[in-house]
Amino acid sequence: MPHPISISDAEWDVMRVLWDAPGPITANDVVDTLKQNARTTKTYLNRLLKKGAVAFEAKGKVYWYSPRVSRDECVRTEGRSFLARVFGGDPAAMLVHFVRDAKLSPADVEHLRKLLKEKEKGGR
Amino acid sequence: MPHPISISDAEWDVMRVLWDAPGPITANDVVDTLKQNARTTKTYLNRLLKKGAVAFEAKGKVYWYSPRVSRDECVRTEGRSFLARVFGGDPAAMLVHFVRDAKLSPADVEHLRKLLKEKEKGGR
DNA sequence: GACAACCGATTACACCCGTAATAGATTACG
DNA sequence: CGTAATCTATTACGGGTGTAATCGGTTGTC
Repeated sequence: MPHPISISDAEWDVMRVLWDAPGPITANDVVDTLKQNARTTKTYLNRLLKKGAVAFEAKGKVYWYSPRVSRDECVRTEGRSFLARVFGGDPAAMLVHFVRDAKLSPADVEHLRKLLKEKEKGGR
Repeated sequence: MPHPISISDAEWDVMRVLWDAPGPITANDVVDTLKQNARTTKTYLNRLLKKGAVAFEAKGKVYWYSPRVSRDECVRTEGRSFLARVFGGDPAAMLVHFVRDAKLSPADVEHLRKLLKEKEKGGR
C-alpha cells in the first residue's frame, strides 16, 4: 500500500464527520456538525484533499466530499503509531493500561471477555 | 495539576529511556541507547528541560538527567488524547479495536481476562 | 600553558499544524 | 445587468517538531 497518509488532530475531527455520514456531504455540513469556524474547517478539507485522504465531486460551485481512505485503515495506522510512541510497541502493556484506566459498562466488559476467549482458542 | 506537558514523538523516545533507567543518566547514555545523532538527542533533552519534563544535576560539566514527570501521568494524558482523537472518546470501541488488532501471547490473554473479571465484580 | 576534545546553549531551517483572512470566481437576486 | 452573497483557492503567521550545525566555555592532555 502506497498509503501512510498522516492525519492531524484537527483533521481527524473532519474525517470522523465524513466517515459517519451516509454519503458525500458539503463543507458546510461539516462546519455545522463541528460548529467550528467555517474558514478553518475548509482549510482542513483542503489539506485532506492534498493528502489524498478525501475526494470531492463538484456540483455547481459546491463540492461534495467523501473519504478516500477507510476509517479502519487510519485507525490501525494511528493505533500502531501510538503503540510505538507510548508503549514502545508492547501491545499487552497497552491493553493492561487501558483496561485499568477505562470506564467500562458491564456489557462492555462482557463483550471484551468474549473477544478474548475467542482469541484464546481461535488464535490468529 | 498545572501539568499538561506535551511530549512529542521523538521526545517520547528520550523519556522512555529516562524512565527505564534506574537513576539519573547522562545525555550520552541516552544517545548510546537510542543510537541517534548526538546533537539531535541533546536538542530533545533541552526541549524537555524547557518543558519541565526532565530535571538535571550538574556534575562537573556533565549533566545527569532524570524524569520530572511520571510515566504513568504521561501515558494517561497521551492515552486520553489518542482516545479522543481516534475513537471520539469511546473507550470500549478502542479496546475492542486493540484486542482484535493486537498480537497477544496466551499468557497476555489470560492476564487480561483476569483483569476484566476483577473489574466486573470489584468495580472501578 | 597551548591546544584539542568535549559539553551544554544557542541558532538554523524547513515542514506541519491550528487558526484564519483575503482573493478570485461564480452564482443568485433584484 | 449589476451587485451582493457565497464558494473554493491562496496566502498568512506564530508555534511546534525533526534534524542538526555552530558557538562559547571547560577540561583533560602533552
